Amino acid sequence: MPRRTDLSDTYCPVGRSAELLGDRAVLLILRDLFFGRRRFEAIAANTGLGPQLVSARLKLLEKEGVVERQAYQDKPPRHEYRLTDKGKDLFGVLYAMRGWAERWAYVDGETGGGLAMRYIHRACGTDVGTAMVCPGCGAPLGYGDLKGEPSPALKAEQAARAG
Amino acid sequence: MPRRTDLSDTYCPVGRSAELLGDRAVLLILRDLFFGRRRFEAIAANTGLGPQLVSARLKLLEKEGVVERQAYQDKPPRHEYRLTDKGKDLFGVLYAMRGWAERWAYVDGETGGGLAMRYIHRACGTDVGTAMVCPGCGAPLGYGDLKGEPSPALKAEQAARAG
DNA sequence: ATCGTAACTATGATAATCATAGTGACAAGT
DNA sequence: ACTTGTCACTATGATTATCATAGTTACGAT
Repeated sequence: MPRRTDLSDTYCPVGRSAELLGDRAVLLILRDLFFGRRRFEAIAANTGLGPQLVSARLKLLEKEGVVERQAYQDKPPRHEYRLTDKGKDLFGVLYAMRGWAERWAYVDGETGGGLAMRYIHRACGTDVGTAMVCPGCGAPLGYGDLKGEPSPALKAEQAARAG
Repeated sequence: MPRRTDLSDTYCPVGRSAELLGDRAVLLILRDLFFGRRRFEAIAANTGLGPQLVSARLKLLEKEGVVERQAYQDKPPRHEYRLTDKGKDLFGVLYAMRGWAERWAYVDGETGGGLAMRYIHRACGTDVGTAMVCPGCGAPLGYGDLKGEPSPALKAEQAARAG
């Protein structure tokens, strides 16, 4: 593709993360990293992506500070990829993607009745299901339940784009 | 690009949503839709995407049942695009992307001290910040706080890929 | 009759992706 | 010693998505 426009020059937080996350390969690699896969070949095999794509994305992710490359042996040199704190914090995004897919991307009893992936909160034992709740009152949160207030800078930017 | 491998033949919910969401243009258009923009030109102008890209993605989104096209006048024919329930339910994903970017994608006081985008829960008045909490106990949720349990079908699929 | 607007489609250059094959370093097996 | 195997990639060439720009259709307003 031609040089794509840079999204990082926006004040919009969704635009900023879309620059990195709006990419199939990145999402798939991240998923594997969260699943605990750390080795190049394991990631390539599970995602089905070609080695040069995996290589390019891993380099990008490293540049962005989302993964770090660590040697686990010297002869021959072998390294593994791990999520940094910034990378681990992307969990919420993958979690939300999973939630949406669980609710909409499967037909009837395709998964055998339950969810494709269950998550239990270790601390309290709750099966968190696919819900997103308000940190204040605990009620489910959806589009329309929240009132968004863009910062002045973001508001100005959008007004400028509208011409 | 060459025909990309189809991701919808996986039991992994992240893979299924990555098929649609792993695309910069889709993410940007979705953001605009959530911001209330419904007209073709408004979306093209704000996202900075070319008209044929917007057109192609809107068609895709419609095919996926995420947006619907509705006429708002007849002479000349004009239509607008709206999120369906399936589309509105993607809010959680964009919300999570925003949260991550707010925490990691801005330098010091780039936004003037606060968040680029504040969200208030209409029902209880809470400023939800960028947190994700457990629906059971209300504690913050991050990677490591949850124990994941893949369904048998997903587990089998991953074992097969590992060879 | 011309101008403007909305929602696109057409065209051609550029660049990202895919599949397949190949490389370099080493370890283990025969 | 020689072949086979594993890991982490890089190289190559075909295909196709994306971009920028221009053009189209339908209509309303001046």
